Amino acid sequence: MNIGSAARATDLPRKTIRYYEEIGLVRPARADNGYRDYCDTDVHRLRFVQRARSLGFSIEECRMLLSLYDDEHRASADVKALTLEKIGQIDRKLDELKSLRATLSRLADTCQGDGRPDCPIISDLART
Amino acid sequence: MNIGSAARATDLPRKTIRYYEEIGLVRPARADNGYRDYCDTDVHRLRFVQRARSLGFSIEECRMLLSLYDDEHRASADVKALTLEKIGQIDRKLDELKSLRATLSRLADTCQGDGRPDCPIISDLART
DNA sequence: TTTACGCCTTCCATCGGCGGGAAGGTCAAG
DNA sequence: CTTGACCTTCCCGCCGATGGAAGGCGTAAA
Repeated sequence: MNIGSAARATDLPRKTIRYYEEIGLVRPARADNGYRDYCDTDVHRLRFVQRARSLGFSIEECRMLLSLYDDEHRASADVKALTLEKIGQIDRKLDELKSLRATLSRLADTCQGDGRPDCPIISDLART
Repeated sequence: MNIGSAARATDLPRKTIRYYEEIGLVRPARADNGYRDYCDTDVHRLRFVQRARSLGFSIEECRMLLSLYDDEHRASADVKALTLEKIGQIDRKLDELKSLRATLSRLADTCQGDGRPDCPIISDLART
């Protein structure tokens, strides 16, 4: 299976698939003409990565998940730990964003938003 | 004022300050020896940018805020619009993260997290 | 005077996670 | 034989810095 078909089968751009090979995430065989040749397992792993990425796992985390996937003797606790760590990261990011939103919202509320130049948002940014 | 002092005064790394000059955000004068020479206004603008960045504004948005800051005839509505747009972006990001969190959380809940290899998280990622 | 040290300069490379596009090889259909 | 779709490698760009090398400048002490 050529890279184009693999791209259609996994819903990943060709560029991304090549990149994943470059960083050693999913390494296809090569046909005699030099074309990448994706077997079912490769496609399966690409889809695995695609899903993990869409869930917010970084490339390195995907690499770990893949190796856990490959490891028949893995402990499900290891996968769960990775997932819980990810949830923790998301929670921290959520807190940060909520705090930012509150600050911006407070600033926006105090601003008339009319044609006059007086603006508490700018004043706040420019405070000494 | 040399870049080191400006860095201390603004709580920005020297590298970042040089970067801001490179992209034309804050352009200091130069002393005879070629050293960057930051006046009070420059330092003030750097702090302005530092605050705007910490509120989640992009570099380009900071550039706009600076030009609004410089414009004595600005309309506060323009600043407010930028801020509201930023709040909208944050809301979209919040929704996305909440959704991700729910998915991961659901997966983690179904996983025993013990020493056995059976793992619904992996199974879900590997589903055909 | 020399040495040491800290600050400054420019330039180049790197990160993540790709995307765009050039230049050229390969393959199947008409 | 040509067309057009596919494939290859290669290099550059994005954002927002950050790290490091190589070398100049400034001051103080030995």
